[in-house]
Amino acid sequence: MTTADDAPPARLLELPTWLISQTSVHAHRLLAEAFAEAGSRGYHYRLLAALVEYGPASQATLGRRTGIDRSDVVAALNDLADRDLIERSPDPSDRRRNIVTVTSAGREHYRRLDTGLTGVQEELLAPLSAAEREQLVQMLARVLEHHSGRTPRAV
Amino acid sequence: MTTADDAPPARLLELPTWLISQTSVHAHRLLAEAFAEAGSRGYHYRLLAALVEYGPASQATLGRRTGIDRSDVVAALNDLADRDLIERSPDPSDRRRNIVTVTSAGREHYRRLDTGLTGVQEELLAPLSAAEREQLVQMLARVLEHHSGRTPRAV
DNA sequence: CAAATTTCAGTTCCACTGAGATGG
DNA sequence: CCCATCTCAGTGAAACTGAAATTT
Repeated sequence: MTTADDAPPARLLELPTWLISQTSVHAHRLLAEAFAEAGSRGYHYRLLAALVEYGPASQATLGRRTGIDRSDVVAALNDLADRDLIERSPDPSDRRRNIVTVTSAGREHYRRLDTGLTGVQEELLAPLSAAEREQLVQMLARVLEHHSGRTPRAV
Repeated sequence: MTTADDAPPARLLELPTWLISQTSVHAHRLLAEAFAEAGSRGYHYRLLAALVEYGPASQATLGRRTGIDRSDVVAALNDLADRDLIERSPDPSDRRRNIVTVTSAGREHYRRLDTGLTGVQEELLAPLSAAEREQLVQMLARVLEHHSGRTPRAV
């Protein structure tokens, strides 16, 4: 081998999209490990977070808030319901809707997941100072804001 | 609805992992569109970039350089070979190996993909100034460097 | 023998599409 | 009639696992 066997092409290293997506891969791995310990996945955490923060909501609303597709919301809520972490009940004022409520076991589960999450942030951004982390967050938030005059897939 | 129907939980908005992964989702969409116009996917671009930059290499080396799993390297190279963008030939000095070479059609295809990619960077980071983009790139590079005392899945 | 390479078959997570049934 | 909601079935990219065959 004339060159390091594991050095990525220089072209990739200068591309923001590559850096972001590779960082996201690392984040996903750390997240998956943390969630797996509690027997959950990203979708479960996102849905619980939306429920804990905003209270009961319809499935369509949950999908819009979490950026999860309507189809995937159904499947993830099925998982959560099987474990009694959420409950579905019909909306009396609009019979198309299910009103989804987080149970107290669900709240507890959410707190466990959230604690793990906090640790993952620290682990991922270890080499950055507090000021830098703040800058990073601000910049990414602006980028997302810019691309979400309309939300991701809620076009 | 008591609250905006599409506002993500505040907890998510302050998590770096969420911001990174959502930004990555946007990047992926833009990338997929740009690549699809040339009938390719991310794996194809990465492999071509490694070949153009470093010259012929074995499949295992390509996998390490691009961060693509050995299994997926096989499949993606099959695609590229079907379109005559790369060629495989046995390594005379180590008969376990295939030496992969990019064809001139492959180089041309790479240049087309790369041009599209440049446009995507601009589109994704539109709201950031040049100085900010530089900062972002530097910070993410440091994060990746930190987590790659060993490369992603090449543990 | 152990280790590396290529390949195949299969899994998981995440994002998404299409269509049907019900109801507003 | 049109639109929203929930559900089911399925697709596809990306990362990954396990195991077999060959060679070093």
